[in-house]
Amino acid sequence: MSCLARHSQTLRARGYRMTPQRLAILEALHHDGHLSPAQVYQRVRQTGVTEATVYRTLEFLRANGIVFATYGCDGHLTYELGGYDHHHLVCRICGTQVQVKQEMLQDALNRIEQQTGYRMTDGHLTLVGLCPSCQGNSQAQA
Amino acid sequence: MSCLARHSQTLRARGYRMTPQRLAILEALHHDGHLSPAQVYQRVRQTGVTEATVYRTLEFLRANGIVFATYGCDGHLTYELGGYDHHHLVCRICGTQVQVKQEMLQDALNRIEQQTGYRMTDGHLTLVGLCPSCQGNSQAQA
DNA sequence: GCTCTTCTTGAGAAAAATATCAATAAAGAT
DNA sequence: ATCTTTATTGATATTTTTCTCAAGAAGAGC
Ligand SMILES: [Mn+2]
Ligand SMILES: [Mn+2]
Ligand SMILES: [Zn+2]
Ligand SMILES: [Zn+2]
Repeated sequence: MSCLARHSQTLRARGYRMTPQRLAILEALHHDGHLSPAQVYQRVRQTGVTEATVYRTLEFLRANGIVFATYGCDGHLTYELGGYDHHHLVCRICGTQVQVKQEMLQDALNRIEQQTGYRMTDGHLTLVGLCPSCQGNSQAQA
Repeated sequence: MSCLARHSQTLRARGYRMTPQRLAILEALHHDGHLSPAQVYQRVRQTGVTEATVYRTLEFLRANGIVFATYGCDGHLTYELGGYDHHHLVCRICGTQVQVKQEMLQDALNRIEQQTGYRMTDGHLTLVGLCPSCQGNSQAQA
């Protein structure tokens, strides 16, 4: 079954619907990866989707576990389709990002699950640190 | 040396200044812990500090490592004074938070440092998961 | 003291994000 | 098919956050 068909099923099982607007937004994310709400709107406005609907839909899809939200460089949200395990490591100063493989965190997340009772299966965490080129920056030390 | 005196020194060493506005905002955070920008403004407006200045100053203090920023589940920022090592684990559905001790992540962060070259000394990461009471929620499964 | 430079702020404009509400569309029941 | 209920959207209003810019304040150098 295709990715989008599966998402439709997921929504319907919860009493929600896969609408043309939601489909257009999912396809934009499928095609282009990490996008801000404004960038999503640019790609779907031709289909008549409203700006407010873009915000609403992205939040809706995020709360339903279908898309992931990441706070990027500038402190703004970006969205991407879920489905593969990776995490983000973003520099506190300049915002440069690298990906972190799931294996790197697996043991720690298991321990956290045991101790807190939370389930850490969502993936796609956003970690903050200092990238190599910003470590000499005067703002690096608190 | 007091906490605030040390922060003043830190800023001055970088060519910045400890102003009455910054002091008022730091004192609000010192007194009340995790606060949103709006909550900070409520506590300092009597001193004449502008709303725009609150946003500016919080971002300034964050970039200088003096305060920490946490994204809650509602996607809104909250700020708190830095200085002790802990992380946040927030539920994707309901936003309930628990703290995670530094030890739980130490090994993983060391590995990430080695592999990426990033420095993970900032502490105060925000992890996302599903709290026990939301694990039965229909929105829990993607 | 004065001059020069940089930092900082408030005021206001602008942009981004959210909330309200009535109209529409879909699904379910009879 | 008709009726009923709920979900969804666009339009609009509102709130939140960011930006611009000129004025004011602090520090460095003289
Ligand atoms: Mn990602
Ligand atoms: Mn904290
Ligand atoms: Zn950097
Ligand atoms: Zn929860």
